[in-house]
Amino acid sequence: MSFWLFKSEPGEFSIDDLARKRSKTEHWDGVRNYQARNFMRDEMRKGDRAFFYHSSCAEPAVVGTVRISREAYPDHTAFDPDDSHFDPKSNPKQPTWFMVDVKLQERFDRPVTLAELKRYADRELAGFRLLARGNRLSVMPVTESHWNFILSLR
DNA sequence: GCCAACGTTGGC
DNA sequence: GCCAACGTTGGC
Repeated sequence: MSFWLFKSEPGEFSIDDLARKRSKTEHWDGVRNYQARNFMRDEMRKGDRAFFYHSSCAEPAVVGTVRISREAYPDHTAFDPDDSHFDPKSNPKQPTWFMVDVKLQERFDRPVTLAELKRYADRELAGFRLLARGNRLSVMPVTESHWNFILSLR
């Protein structure tokens, strides 16, 4: 089993939005970065666990965990001209973009903020990609030790 | 293949 | 709103 982190702007899709979905499950659409796509398409497996991270907001933070409930399949929003993630160059017969389904596992009682994570950047969280300078990946792997340490902060 | 221009991300 | 970082685009 592998561990991951998904970023989402809470104004777009928050962990509370996920909690309101039927079966607390939703597809993770809109990823339009090749490295992030490759992680989802090639490496994510059903049952893998991931952090739900709120970005571009007042308090950036890890706010909970999800499980991968369906492995990668084509992201239909890439073919929809009315969707904000529409990609005119993508082709349904040879999809470029993929998504997975995620199911809410735990909504933390207390968010683990980016500010808090940074305090451990040179120790327990050394090498954590979220803290790397200039990091912009919206989907990234998390090591098991980083996973366990962040869970210990909640 | 190079690289400048441009758009996006995301913290602050 | 600002700005640094980075990915993508497109001319050459």
